[in-house]
Amino acid sequence: MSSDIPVSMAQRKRQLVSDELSEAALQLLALKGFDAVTIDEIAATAGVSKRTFFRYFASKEDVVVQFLADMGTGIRTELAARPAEEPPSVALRHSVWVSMAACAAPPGHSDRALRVVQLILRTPALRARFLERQDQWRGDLAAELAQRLDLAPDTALYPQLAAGMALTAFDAVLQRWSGSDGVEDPAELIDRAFTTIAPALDAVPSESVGTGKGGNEASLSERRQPPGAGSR
Amino acid sequence: MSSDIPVSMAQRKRQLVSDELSEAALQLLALKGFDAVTIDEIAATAGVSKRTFFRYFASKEDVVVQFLADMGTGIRTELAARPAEEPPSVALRHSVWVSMAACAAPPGHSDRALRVVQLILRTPALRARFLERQDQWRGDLAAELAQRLDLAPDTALYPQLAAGMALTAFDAVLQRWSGSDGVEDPAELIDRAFTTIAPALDAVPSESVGTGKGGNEASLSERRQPPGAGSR
DNA sequence: GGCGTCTTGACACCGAGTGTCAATCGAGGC
DNA sequence: GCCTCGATTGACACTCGGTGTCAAGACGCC
Repeated sequence: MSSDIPVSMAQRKRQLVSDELSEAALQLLALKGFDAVTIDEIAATAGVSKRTFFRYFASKEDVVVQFLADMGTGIRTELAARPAEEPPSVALRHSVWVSMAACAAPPGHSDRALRVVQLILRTPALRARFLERQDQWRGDLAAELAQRLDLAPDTALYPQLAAGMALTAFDAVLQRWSGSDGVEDPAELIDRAFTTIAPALDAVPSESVGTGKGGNEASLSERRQPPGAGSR
Repeated sequence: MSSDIPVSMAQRKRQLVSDELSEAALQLLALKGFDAVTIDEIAATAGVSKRTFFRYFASKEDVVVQFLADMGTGIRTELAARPAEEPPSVALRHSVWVSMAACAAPPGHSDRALRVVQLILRTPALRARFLERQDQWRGDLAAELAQRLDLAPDTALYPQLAAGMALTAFDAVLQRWSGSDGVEDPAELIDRAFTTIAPALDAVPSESVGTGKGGNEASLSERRQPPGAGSR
């Protein structure tokens, strides 16, 4: 559940404690439910003190959400690696797909990922923290997109929208995947989702960083007095 | 900061306490920062006990987020009221626009809304709760869309995607609006945002509730082995 | 005036999260 | 081998968010 070989021997122990902690947490949380497990319990199971728990994880939710946290930076770096000529829809779909596969695939039991995702999605507190993370990802992705397309990050709406749409797709796929107990194929789901949102992703506005603003307002700005508004 | 006339006289007092509470909370939170204010403090300022605070609001974040909470149901009911022939992009844009205007407009000081939004967006804990609310809105909106388009709510990706895109647009607009200190015109921002996402919103899939599934997969499902994946 | 309902404050309680400090352990330097 | 320095840890105390409980007061009804 970790990653690379820690170079030093001293901090291998650290890695070990961390693993022990998440192992215990995941076990207990999945078994007894989120609220029914105290941090003292998790720490005791892992053989450390409560105080030590907080030296490794910022909160009870963090232990679980951590598992998917790398995916955010994964998507971004993957996007940065895509060729510049690639249309956003393709680059984004690929980035999401690769990161998701990298998370769900790693050697051995891929159903561990499924279990974690299901736990997150059906536990309000965990889902909330997950949304928080996603929100950060969105900002990162938007920045990356802005740079990629040479748009002013704070002037153009497009990067935020595109990042949001990509993550919306990601979220919908995740939900469907977890809801089907992993039966449905993530690859196909991602494809379908991105096929839907692609028309919007590839309609990149012309407002570049140089020119102040494009002329794409065929809009129909209502006249401040909506038809049947009224109440509340 | 409330809405209609409470029919009974007995519960007018209740409304009063609620107002007093949110008033005190908003004042203090905006002044001293979210973490620097305790609930005891808020309650004391409002002249009630801490226990009473929790009889009116579920959490410290709730007092603030409550202000935007009605917007969710507002968007949904507004959407339900739109004519069925209207394409999703138009119906959604309108629903979002009306609800947003209803929130930011109400008689008198509209900058109160601005202040609240800014507080929420720049306070992580508040933003988190706000995202949580939005997540609920998304589910509601998706359900409404599925019904509206006669799609199977759990089979089709489209409703979730469309709802997500609409809220993404909403969020981007909110962010820009608050970032510009209310200078930018929400109506115009919404128009621009929805102009971008409209192509995706109006590409409604053909998979109706009756027919099992449409034939719209021109997709290009990668072959399980992405180009340059490998590490994290 | 008596009675049921609703609201409140006081109190005790739990758990998350943090600051502090002394003890411990491992890695060199001598 | 010993000593010292730094990192890690456990124990303790503390704050604060949030909840359950209960007795007391306010209000409406008969």
